[in-house]
Amino acid sequence: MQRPTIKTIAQETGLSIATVSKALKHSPQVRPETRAIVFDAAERIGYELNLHGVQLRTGKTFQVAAIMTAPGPKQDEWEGVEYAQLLSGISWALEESPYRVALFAVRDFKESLATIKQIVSLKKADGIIISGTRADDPRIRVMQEADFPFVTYGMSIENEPHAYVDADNQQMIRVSMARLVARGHRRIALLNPVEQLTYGIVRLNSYRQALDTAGLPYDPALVAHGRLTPAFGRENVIAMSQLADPPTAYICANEATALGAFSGFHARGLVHGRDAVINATDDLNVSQYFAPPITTYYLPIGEPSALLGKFILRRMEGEQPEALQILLMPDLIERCDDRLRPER
Amino acid sequence: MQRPTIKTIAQETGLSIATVSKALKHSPQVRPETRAIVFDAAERIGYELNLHGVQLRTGKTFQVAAIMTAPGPKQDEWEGVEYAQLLSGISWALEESPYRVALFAVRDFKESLATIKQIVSLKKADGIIISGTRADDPRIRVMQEADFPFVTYGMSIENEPHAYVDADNQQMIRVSMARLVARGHRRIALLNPVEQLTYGIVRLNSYRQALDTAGLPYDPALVAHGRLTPAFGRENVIAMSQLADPPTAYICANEATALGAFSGFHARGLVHGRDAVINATDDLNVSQYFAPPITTYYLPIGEPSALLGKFILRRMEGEQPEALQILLMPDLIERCDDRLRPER
DNA sequence: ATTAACGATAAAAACGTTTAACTTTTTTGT
DNA sequence: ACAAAAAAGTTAAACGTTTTTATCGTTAAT
Repeated sequence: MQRPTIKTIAQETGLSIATVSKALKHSPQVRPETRAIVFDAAERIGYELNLHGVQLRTGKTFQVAAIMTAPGPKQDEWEGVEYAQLLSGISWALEESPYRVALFAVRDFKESLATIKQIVSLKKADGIIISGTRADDPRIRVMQEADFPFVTYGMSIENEPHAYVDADNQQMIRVSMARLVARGHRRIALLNPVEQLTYGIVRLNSYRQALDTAGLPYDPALVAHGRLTPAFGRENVIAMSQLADPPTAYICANEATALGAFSGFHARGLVHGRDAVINATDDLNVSQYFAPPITTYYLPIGEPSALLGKFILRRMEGEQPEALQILLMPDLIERCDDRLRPER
Repeated sequence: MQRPTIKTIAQETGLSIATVSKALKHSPQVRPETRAIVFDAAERIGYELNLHGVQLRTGKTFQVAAIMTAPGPKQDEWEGVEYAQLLSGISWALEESPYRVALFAVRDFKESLATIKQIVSLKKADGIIISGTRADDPRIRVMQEADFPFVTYGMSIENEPHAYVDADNQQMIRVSMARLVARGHRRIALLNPVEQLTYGIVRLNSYRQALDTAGLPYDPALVAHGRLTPAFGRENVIAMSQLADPPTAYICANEATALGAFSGFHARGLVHGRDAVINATDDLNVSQYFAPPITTYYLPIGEPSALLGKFILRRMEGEQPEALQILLMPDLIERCDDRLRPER
């Protein structure tokens, strides 16, 4: 038994394949009664659209390219990004559609740009999802110039409006800082991602603004940029805690960094809650298992990832990007008072 | 300017498209000189194979389905699996080939079986990679019966021989146990994955054998099975440490569990190295940042993932599965002496 | 009553490739 | 030098769909 095609339906119903094709895609050119007959037959014989035929004829690929930047196998330091959840979320959002997630792993930014250019020019996918956006992101420009549907996880600043999903970093840092200041902290460190990333810039700006509001001076020695690995957290805590006027609070951009920060505490003999505290943005829902648990902003990754999937579908259907922009506000989870208690 | 096709090459060279097609795929039916002419022309006009044509004609999809089991968005407890690295590794291994990784996210085992059945019967991919294998895995049977190429990350026990990549859990536990026994431990806990998983069974068997060898009794109270989350580690440490004769060492199946075990230590006021120690299998290269760092077995994920990619390619080319089986031995990284020091 | 317009369906071509079947050219053996 | 065999190349059909163009009734307009 061969897999049934529209030809089978045509034979079955006595119609031509052209009419069957049109009926199946709800063309107004075919009478409702005829359409019903076609759908009946299709149902009965278990017809399923063969994507290969459509692909050849129309050039559609039914692929959504997810560009994933993972450092090469040689430097596999954990960066605490829950790609599994992110990708699953996207994949589930596409479940009802004929689209699938095609993975494009790249080593670095340059390679991601090259990959995107290739996808766009050779039409290897119908839509693209990228993350790790920069303030002025050339990848976004490439896709916009080609009028190629895409959604970014993370905003950009200088680019033309485009579809994006992001956490509200501005707000997050503002509230975080106000909370720490209210609890008596005057020296607050910011452990930020590499400088080019939009969310790093947003966080830094918000941080400086919060200092201003609180009437505190900005000290560049309390801000670090880097790949958000445990090593990064550890090294910065070790360095900053040796300043003449060391920080009493560390705001970490993710949990991998926070874990490293704890390791730095351990190395320097610092006690969390006595000498300083750590706050973080929570990707993994894992900070509650730190010893002690720390205060975090938690955004269940399922939310943004489902939105990425929905947005790319709507974008591929031609919806305007301006309608597909959202900032999600993570929940503050206070696991710690975060006031310093000099002696315990 | 249209994208060049074999027709373009045919015009360019004065040959027929059939000859061009054969030349491009190194058919013995075409003279080497002719082939050279074809390749020259192809190069010159920048020809690239259009997969859609091939797909329609041959039914090939050029997709390698990666089945990823991620719990639904509602229960997103971190299980410390570095899917990003795993998927990237596979993706990179396929880079030179026309194949791409297509992601199929599923919520649980049942869904993964259904998805695989669908992929096999509707030929939605040319090869499949799965993980989380069970001792007698129905998914493996489905694929074998259909003679569908696949590779598993993780062995099976009852199934017919198939291509797999796995860590040598047997050996790992054997050495681990011998080492802990040599350091004076008599009560050793095993924090194991859910019971159905092959590697859980292998680890348990190896554990019991090691106890035998050391002349120690097997105590079921020291073995736990469950999803390898921090919560799992924490709860079991809390419970086991309250036994009349509590364990002095905990062997965790991954780092998420180990992190949770630390949280359990914290909750119970236990000190690592004084009351008990934690050993783990290291997925993330992150145990060095625990406070204190712990002894682990570390298998850089790049290795197995690259092998998965290579194996599926060779399997799709028709190579026999028996030749595509490998057990990788992780490196022991001793970050701790792991002898108990009663008072510090 | 004739024709124009319209609605519904059919015919046919096209997307780019592979491959079975066929034809032409070259090589081999005598 | 010739036929037979082998090698190299061509023709044509096919994969499943969409879409442009053509055809056929039917209805409306003159």
